[in-house]
Amino acid sequence: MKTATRDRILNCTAKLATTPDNRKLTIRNVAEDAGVTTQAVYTLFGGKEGLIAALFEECWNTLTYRLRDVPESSHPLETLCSLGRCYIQFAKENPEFYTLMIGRATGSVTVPDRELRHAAPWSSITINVVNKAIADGILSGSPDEIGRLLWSTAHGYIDLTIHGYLRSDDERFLQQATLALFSTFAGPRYSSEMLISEEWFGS
Amino acid sequence: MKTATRDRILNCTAKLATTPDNRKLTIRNVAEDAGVTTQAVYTLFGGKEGLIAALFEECWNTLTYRLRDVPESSHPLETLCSLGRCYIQFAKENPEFYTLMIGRATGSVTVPDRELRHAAPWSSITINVVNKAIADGILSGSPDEIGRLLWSTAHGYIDLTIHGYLRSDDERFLQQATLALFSTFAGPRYSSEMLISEEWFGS
DNA sequence: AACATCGATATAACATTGTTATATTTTCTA
DNA sequence: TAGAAAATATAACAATGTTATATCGATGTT
Repeated sequence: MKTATRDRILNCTAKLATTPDNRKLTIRNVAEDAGVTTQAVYTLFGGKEGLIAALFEECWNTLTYRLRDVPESSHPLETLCSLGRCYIQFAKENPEFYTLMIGRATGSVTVPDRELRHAAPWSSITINVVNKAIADGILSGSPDEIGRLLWSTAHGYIDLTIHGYLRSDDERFLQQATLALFSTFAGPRYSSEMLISEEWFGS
Repeated sequence: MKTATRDRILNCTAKLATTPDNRKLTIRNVAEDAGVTTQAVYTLFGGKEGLIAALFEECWNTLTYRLRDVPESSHPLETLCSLGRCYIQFAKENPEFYTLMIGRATGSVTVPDRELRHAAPWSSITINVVNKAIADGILSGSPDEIGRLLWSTAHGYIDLTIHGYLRSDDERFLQQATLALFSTFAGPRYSSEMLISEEWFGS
């Protein structure tokens, strides 16, 4: 398998996927931009569905790499805020990618269920930190539940913003939702440390 | 304009839009199911984009009608919970419609920005109740901000569930997020009344 | 009542797109 | 090096959104 042309095709796919007019994302356009014929897409990706699935995987991998680079603070809640900021920044910088990652569809192509596994690292990164917060007595409750609540809160804000239902200027109100969740799941050693939390949300 | 055939075409479009395989939503299939030729779609809707935009509008109108039917409780927070339950029920019963309403796209068709106005009634219904809660001293803060936070929290949960990232069985954890927001924006007359709030989330 | 006009309809064709078939070339392996 | 497997080039096919053109039908006017 020639990974060079494979990468080139994938890059051109990503470029066309971020075009304002998503109808430009055709196999012929991808092939032309990559300097190959349409057949290459079939031998290397198995068709358009495989091509989009490969893009889907690469998007989740890119996000995962970025999250792994987020420095871990000594305070788990600060780490959670940093991860959230990284997640939101990625989503807002790459709205088409993010829509593909969550909606699992672009144009008339749907990403198969089995590709969902590429989103697992993101979940585990978050839940690991939540576990740490629980172990420290800062939070208490089901780590799975807390992690999912944080995720769905962030996603709801991002998705409504991307699609024009919320103004994108005020991210501050998402901080309030996060703090509300933190205090709802507060553990015995929670309260005092939240005084400095405001700066965790800065860029 | 013949509204009879127009409605028939729109109904067939809705039927095909809720098909597991969204690639079945073609003008030829719609026309065949409605017993007309493809030309009818062009004279009555202006093409596929107009057809999808009409479906988009009808979806938001249907949700708005349902929300208007939600009985108003004497307690604004109970009314908010009822509205939220109605919203979530509609979204889960009609995931394809809901995805169209928020994502504003199906297949390779994108709903134009101007159609966003059809979502306005939903927002105003919610914000009116939030305003009432603020007037009663039960909540305090910006009604716009509170309303959007409640919306984005519900949407995040719904959207991740629809796309397979969250299990759909536990709605209870969304209640926790809602209560967390309520208590974060609590007004002077808030605390005592929350004791009965658990039952507000029942079906 | 005859006629004109405008919207709706039927038929057919066109351009684009995903896909497949087939033959040829390149690349890898034993 | 020789054979096999993978990749490529060329061409064609099927489905789909769209448009062109002519016909039909209702409606209002004289």
